[in-house]
Amino acid sequence: MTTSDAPGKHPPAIFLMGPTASGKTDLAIALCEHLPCDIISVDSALIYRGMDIGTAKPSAEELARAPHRLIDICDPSESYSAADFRRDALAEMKKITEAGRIPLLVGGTMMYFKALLHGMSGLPSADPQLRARLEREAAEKGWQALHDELNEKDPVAARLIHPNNRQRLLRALEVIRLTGKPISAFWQAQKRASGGSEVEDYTYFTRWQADEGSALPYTITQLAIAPGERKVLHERIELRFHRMLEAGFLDEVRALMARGDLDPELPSMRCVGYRQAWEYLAGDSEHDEFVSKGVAATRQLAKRQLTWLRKWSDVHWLDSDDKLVVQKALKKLGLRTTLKSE
RNA sequence: GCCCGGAUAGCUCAGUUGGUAGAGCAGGGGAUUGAAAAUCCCCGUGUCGGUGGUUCGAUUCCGCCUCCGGGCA
Repeated sequence: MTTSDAPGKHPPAIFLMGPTASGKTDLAIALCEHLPCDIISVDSALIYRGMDIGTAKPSAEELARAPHRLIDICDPSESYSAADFRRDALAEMKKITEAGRIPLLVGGTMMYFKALLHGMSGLPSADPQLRARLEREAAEKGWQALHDELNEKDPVAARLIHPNNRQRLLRALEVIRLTGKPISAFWQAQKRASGGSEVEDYTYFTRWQADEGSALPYTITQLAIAPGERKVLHERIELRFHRMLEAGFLDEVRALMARGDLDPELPSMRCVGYRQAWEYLAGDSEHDEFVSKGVAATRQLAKRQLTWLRKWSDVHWLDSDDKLVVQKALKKLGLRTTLKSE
């Protein structure tokens, strides 16, 4: 493969990643004012219409200045997936490039960035009916029985999926029933084809996948933004949560509940903040408890995002509190621009 | 002022028939292939409020003190 070895042949694209509340949106909008780029949101919560305050969606005014693609593309009753994202993002990137502009992918959903960067195996899509049936089986026979079944049919996957991880266990069994093939076969299909040994763990798998050049046909520059200290990030998160409350977050959730067709098990209603707000509005927690749980859930999200980012390759790091962050970002992008002196 | 409870991990609390302690939450680390703001895994030494006493040994029993509840005056 030569595609990934010849970056000069590919058009440019920018990734701007970072934990929640790190200042991605502000930086992205500033970059748009200096560069010919168009923003694509990489965020599994911003896709939902009617979920604006709790997701910290850019304001109407911000969106007017810098339009974001892939926000408000789903109803909260719908599900979306990393594969859907990859398809949609590639299509948007193509349009932007054809218009002679640069795609600027901004967000904190690291799984989506990974799917875009490395591609995904040819696995089947989710099958809600099958999942419901598997859940019923688990209720009857116990979850251990399902893991035992996986161990029998796909020992490699069984070794990598903890018995308590019902979500992944269900997915692995779903793939077997849908295709008759073990999910690990998809993971390592290419590896076997090239005469390699078995997949030992996810990390190894990720490595070969990147090596195979299923990479994006773009020359990517990757930026990550976060405060230098965790404590500062925590403060920003708490402050922002209180601002959301002042901005009417609970009214937003009340309106969603009032529709009557949503439930707390939906991916949209499991989003950070919404889950805790639903619990409170349903009368299952006190207001103080709701606030502290919501803030804590946001901190935990940020921690998981940082876990992805810490091991991410080829990232240029920026500090959220750096006054010159825009200039530094532009410099790292290797693009000389005329900056208005301030 | 008196009586009764409390005082143990950042928080809420359990416990030790006297041999210096453990859960949940929070926090930290990690994993991550169609739900990913999801899901899951790993990580718990803290003058057991202070101070005297009994004891080989006290966080545990006793006295006094401090603070916080509640009650009686």
